[in-house]
Amino acid sequence: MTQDELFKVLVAHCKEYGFIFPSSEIYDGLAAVYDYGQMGVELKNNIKKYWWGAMTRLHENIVGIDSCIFMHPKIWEASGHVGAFNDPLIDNKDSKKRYRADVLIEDYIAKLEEKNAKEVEKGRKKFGDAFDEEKFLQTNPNCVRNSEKIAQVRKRMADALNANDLKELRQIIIDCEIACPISGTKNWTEVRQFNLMFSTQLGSVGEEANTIYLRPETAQGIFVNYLNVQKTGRMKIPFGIAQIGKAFRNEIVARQFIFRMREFEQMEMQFFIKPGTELDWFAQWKKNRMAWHVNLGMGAENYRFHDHDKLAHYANAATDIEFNFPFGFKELEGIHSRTDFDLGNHQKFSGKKIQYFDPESNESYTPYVVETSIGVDRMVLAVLSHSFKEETLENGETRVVLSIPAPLAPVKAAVLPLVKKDGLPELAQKIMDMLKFDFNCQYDEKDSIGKRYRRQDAIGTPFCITVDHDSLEDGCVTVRYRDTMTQDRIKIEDLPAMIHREVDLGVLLRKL
RNA sequence: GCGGAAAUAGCUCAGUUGGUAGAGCGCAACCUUGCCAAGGUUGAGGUCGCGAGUUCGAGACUCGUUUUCCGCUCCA
Repeated sequence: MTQDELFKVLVAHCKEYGFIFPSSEIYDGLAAVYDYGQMGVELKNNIKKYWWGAMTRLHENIVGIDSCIFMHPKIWEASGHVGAFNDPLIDNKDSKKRYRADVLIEDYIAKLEEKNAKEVEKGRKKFGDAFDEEKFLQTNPNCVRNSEKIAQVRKRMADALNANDLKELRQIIIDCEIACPISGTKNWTEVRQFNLMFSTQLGSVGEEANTIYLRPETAQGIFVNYLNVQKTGRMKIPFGIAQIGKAFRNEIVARQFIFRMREFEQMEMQFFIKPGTELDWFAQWKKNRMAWHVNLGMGAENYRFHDHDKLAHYANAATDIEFNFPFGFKELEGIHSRTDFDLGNHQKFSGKKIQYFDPESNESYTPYVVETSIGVDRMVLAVLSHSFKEETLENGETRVVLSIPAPLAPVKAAVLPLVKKDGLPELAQKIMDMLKFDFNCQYDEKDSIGKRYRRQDAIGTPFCITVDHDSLEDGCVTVRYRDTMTQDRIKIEDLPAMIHREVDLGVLLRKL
């Protein structure tokens, strides 16, 4: 089976066994929105608990918050999202290709600059050591013409972007006779704006001032609460604030199942540090976050760093932790050195002083930030796609198993009476009553024992506890393991300790 | 958003040149069995994605539309 087919089978499996459903399915669905079912929500919650524990419990200097999706609209101006999230797009009618209008113009400017560079190169050869580049650029007629054109187009574009004048942007493309790199024609559509932030109205409808956005990232909720947490928690730098929550992005194309959704969940931690130490902390958090992933036992070879060459508007260093998904290595988590971009801008836009007085150095400064940001849904997909296996057994039969790391498994144990009579269901119920306070367990007495084992394999239950006739006599049960399909005979009273050892999140955290 | 393909039971699919909607698996109840997807009996479940049109008659033909998949495009 190819990776492509495997992915399709996995998507079907997720629906069939109650992990992930397409949203609003009885109304034909809603594109790129998915709901978590009875199994999926357990897996997702366990992932969040693992992250929350690793962040807030293992680090005395990291605390959590839960900020709202609605925030003051100015926040998105300060964060740069109002600018950066509004891409002007234009299509070439012949090649059917879509471009960002500003990128097309930038490319045009780059070509002019390249021409000038060639002229300079020629001049350098001609004049040798006596060559003065600055003077050459100012006197060579070709260069002067190009430089003037560059300056003029730059200014027009900057003005158009500032004024959000889409017609002018198109006019620049036409005036510069920019052609589509694919079709070579200048047959362009209108420039349209694609706002990546969802907006809605707060209060009475119709007034522009009441437009608010659904947050496109959870990080800003942390930045605007920096002073609250630092003061009330008496936090000393370096310290971190962690948050798990929903974010919304109106992606042009949202595809690949839950990998890119319009509504998704993030686990973000902003670590506030002294300026100048950011690259050390950046390296530290790269190491720390990779260890968190590898600790799950899904294979270190399935992760890799991908350092960014092109940095976002706020970052001075950035890397992705990529996971080996069925569709290739793709971003799972981002680690960014955000400098003082966010706190600095909030200071500017809000007029509130956001400074930290460092008692050690007796100086005040705006803290720098190193961020770790992971998509919960991508993490769910990573776990599911890595765990999903179709095995061929020795007897030639196949089984579908989700070998989910036991601490993340939705159901920890299934309690199964071998037969539905002779008092076995009653004893099984007693075992359920003993375990249910600590573990999510399932009771199942329907169908043959083999079939019940397979059903539990399909949802990734690590342990099946089978009650047989001997159990009534010796107080022992058969424990059947998901991954090896082997069995052990275990005393009923030893079950909780045995399960704890394998599935407890604390056990996982202790290994970090 | 563009191009291509697809949509029939929970799942996988069949359905002849247009003529009363089917199978296997699954699901539910009962009987039988008892450690890796057993057998039997009975039953539930579909206005064939949706909306028009052609026709005496449409699951099938035409148009529109929605959703999904593939390829572009976009991706802090």
